[in-house]
Parts: sequence; C-alpha cells; structure tokens
Amino acid sequence: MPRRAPVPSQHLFVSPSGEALSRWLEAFPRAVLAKPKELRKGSESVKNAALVWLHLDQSLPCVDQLVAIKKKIGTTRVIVLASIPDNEDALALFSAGARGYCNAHATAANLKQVASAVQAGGLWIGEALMQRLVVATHGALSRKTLRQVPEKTPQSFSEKLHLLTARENEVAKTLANGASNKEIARMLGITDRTVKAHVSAIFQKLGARDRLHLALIINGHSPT
Amino acid sequence: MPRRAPVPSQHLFVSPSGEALSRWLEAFPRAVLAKPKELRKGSESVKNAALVWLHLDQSLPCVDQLVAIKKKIGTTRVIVLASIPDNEDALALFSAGARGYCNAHATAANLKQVASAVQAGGLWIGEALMQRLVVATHGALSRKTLRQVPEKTPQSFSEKLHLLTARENEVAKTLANGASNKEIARMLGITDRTVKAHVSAIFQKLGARDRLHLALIINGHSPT
DNA sequence: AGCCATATTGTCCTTTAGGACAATAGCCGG
DNA sequence: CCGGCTATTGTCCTAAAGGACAATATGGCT
Repeated sequence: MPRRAPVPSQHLFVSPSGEALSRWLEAFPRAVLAKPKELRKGSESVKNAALVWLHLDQSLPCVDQLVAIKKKIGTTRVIVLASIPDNEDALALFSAGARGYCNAHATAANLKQVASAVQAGGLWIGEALMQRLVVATHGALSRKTLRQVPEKTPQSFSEKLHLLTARENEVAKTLANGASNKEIARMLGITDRTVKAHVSAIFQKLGARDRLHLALIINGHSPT
Repeated sequence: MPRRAPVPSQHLFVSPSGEALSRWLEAFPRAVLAKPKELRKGSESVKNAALVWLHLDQSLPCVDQLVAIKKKIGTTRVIVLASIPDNEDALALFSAGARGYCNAHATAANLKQVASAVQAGGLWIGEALMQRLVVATHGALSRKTLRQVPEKTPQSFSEKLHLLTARENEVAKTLANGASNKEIARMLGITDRTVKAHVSAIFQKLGARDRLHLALIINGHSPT
C-alpha cells in the first residue's frame, strides 16, 4: 500500500511585510508567515499549506500579485486579504482564480468562517459583492445594483440601534449598503411598499432626511 | 435579564411530497419534514428551524415557491434543492433571497458543507454558476466605463481623483456629504441641470450606479 | 483658424423616492 | 378579551433622480 503524503493543513500568510496582524494568528495560531519573494515552489511551507492568504500590496496591481503567487503554490486555494477592499478588485481577483476575498482587518471568527467555507469548496465573497453579482447578472441590469457591508457598525448608529425594530434594523443596514427599495424588497421577500414604510419609520427615528443621509448616519459620516 | 427563546437548530425540509431523500436524513438525521402547505407561520417546526431546505416542485415557478415559503418562515435562511438544477433558476432564486442552491441528489457530505457555509453567513452557489457570475459581471463592468480606466484599478477614491475634473471633484465631494442636486447647485452657483450632468459623468468615471453608491465609494465604505 | 475638452444649460422622458392616509393581521402583555 | 405594537400592503400623489439627446460658450493648444 503506497504511503500517503501528509495532508496539507497549514495556513500560509503571504504579506508584503512578512508579518501578521494579530487577528490572523488569533484565528490560526500555527500559521506560517512569508513575504511574497520568499516563497519557493515545492518548499515545505508551500507543500504543507492547505490555504494561502495573500495580503495585498497596495502599490502593485492586485491580479498580478495573485498570478505571481499562484505560480509558486500551484493549485492551493488562495484567499485574498485587502486592507482597502474594493469590488472591482474583488471581481478581477475571482476571475483570476482567488477563492476568497475579505478585509485584512476582519475578526478572527470571520477569518475562520472564510477558511471553513473555502476549504469546503466554496468561494467567500462579501455579501455586498455577491448581491451585486446576482442582481447584475440576473437580467436586472439596472444601474442600481449594489450594496456594501461596513466592517463595523459605527458607534453613533449602534447607539441608536435600540430605537429600531428588528425588521427596521435589517432594512436600514441593507439600505446603508446601497440597496434600492426594490432590491431590499426582493432580498427580504416583501413588497417595496413595505420597505418604504419601514424606511420612512427609520428616517423619523434616526432623524434622516433621505436615504443618502441615513447611509451617512449609519456609516458614521454624519454629525448627528 | 430578559428570557431568551431557544436557539433554532433544526433543519426543516420542505418538499412537494413531504418526504425526504435518504441522503437528506443521512446528513441531518433529526431533520423535520413537511409539505409546503403544511407549514404554518409561528409553528414549532418553523420556529425551531435554523435552516429551511426547499425542494422545488418542478411544476411551479421556482421563485413563487420561495416567496411563498418565506412568508411563512420569516427571516430563516433558505437553501433551495433542485432536482434539475438550472443556472437561470438559481439566479432568480438568489435575487429573491435564497442563500443556497444545489442539487437535490447531492451527497450527505455536500449537504453538510452547504449548511455550514450558509450558517456561517455565506451563500452557496455552484461553481459553474459562480464563475459565470464573476466573469460576466467583471466583463460588464469593464465595458461600462466611458473612458478607459487604467489597468491598475485604484483602490481608493483619492486614487481615482485624477479621473475627475476639478468641477466634478467639487460636485462629488459635496454630494458625498449628503447634498441634493438642488443644494449643490445653490452652493456652486449653477443650475441643478448642470449638477446632473456632472453627476452623470462622475458616475461613469467612478463606476457608481447612483448617488448613494457614489457616496459609499467616496467615503471609503468598501466590501468585505 | 480649427480642434478638443470642459462647463453649462435645455427639453423630454421614465423610474425611484418618499409622504399622506388608510387598512388588515398577528403577537404579546395586562 | 382587549389594547398596543409591529409588520405588511394598498392607493394616491409630488418631487427628485437620472438617462438620452442636443446645444452654446470658453480657454488652451496646434
């Protein structure tokens, strides 16, 4: 019976500095770190890697970085970590074969979720981008197709969170990511008239004058 | 301390026949089964469901089935099982709020993967469809730009600044602070028709689909 | 002088947003 | 059982947003 190679199980973090953010190690204490140029095809760190996390160097084209890494690691799956996530970049990276794309400052718990999904054979895409992909491709090729998920709920909004009902909260967050009323309606399985009713109630409770203002409040950009 | 409802943990399979394929039960031995019409809003089986698996009735429009189910289960996540998977159906279902879409005859192991990913907050989409989404959307976005965007896609608004004229920049920043077109017009001493012209040009250059999206781009609210 | 980019403005049109007023239904606590 | 709250949906309406197509004027450059 032929002996089997050990199953790769490590997380290999490749970053411009060769150093890790604390939450990466919190999520994966035995992670291996490297700079891009340090990687060698066939090296132990590459062979033992179940997942490779590529922290983008902001001064270089993102897809080039992915392509360069892939040449060294072969078919191992890559999850891209962006310090400043961008939908355009994400799309380009997925087209080029990345299996995940998330914020470099994501929590340890979130990183684990991402790893789990990708190792299960899935892709990890931010919900905002996902909705964009689905809606854009599904013939609803309207201009108004996008949501984005803020990394953290800004404090001013979180302080006001208790003013909203659960449904209002759901609508508010979705709206603040850029969704239109029709899109919110489809996502929540209700009519856009219902969404409008919630939106109006939210405006009143949070003192917003329109949806743009609401988004600024929720994302922490409005002096309220 | 307020009393908490028990955390839903069950898998609820809804199928036209009310019966389960053996691999469903293999994956989730304690799954609950039901026919669509048997479901009642607020019933125990609905309340205790962490995930709802909707096996499509091929004689009915798939989105209608999803919408009908959603009305009964509220915000619980739905994974759609199709006996004959179809990309068009999948897109429509995701647009309508489904969180997963896979073959009804998938293996127990695969069903578990799907469940895990969706429960982690992700979406489960077949790889073929995923690739289609990514490629199609990336291509469409690339073609949409009025002027050719440099190969290096800037990662932040400040990096995109050079794409805008001085006036456009002025309009963009004012808009991102929540101003309406009329307000911007008054501030800059021009008509709101001029503002609209600038705004449209800005949308095209920065890839924004509406003013809310533009504000998100400018304020640096990126996807995760 | 001619060309180009930019700024400004117009008309026409559809879609979306959002307010007002109203209604039904379900859930929960008193 | 009842009242209050929430969710949902309807009709009607105005205002704003945004796209398409078109036009003029100005300044800089060749």
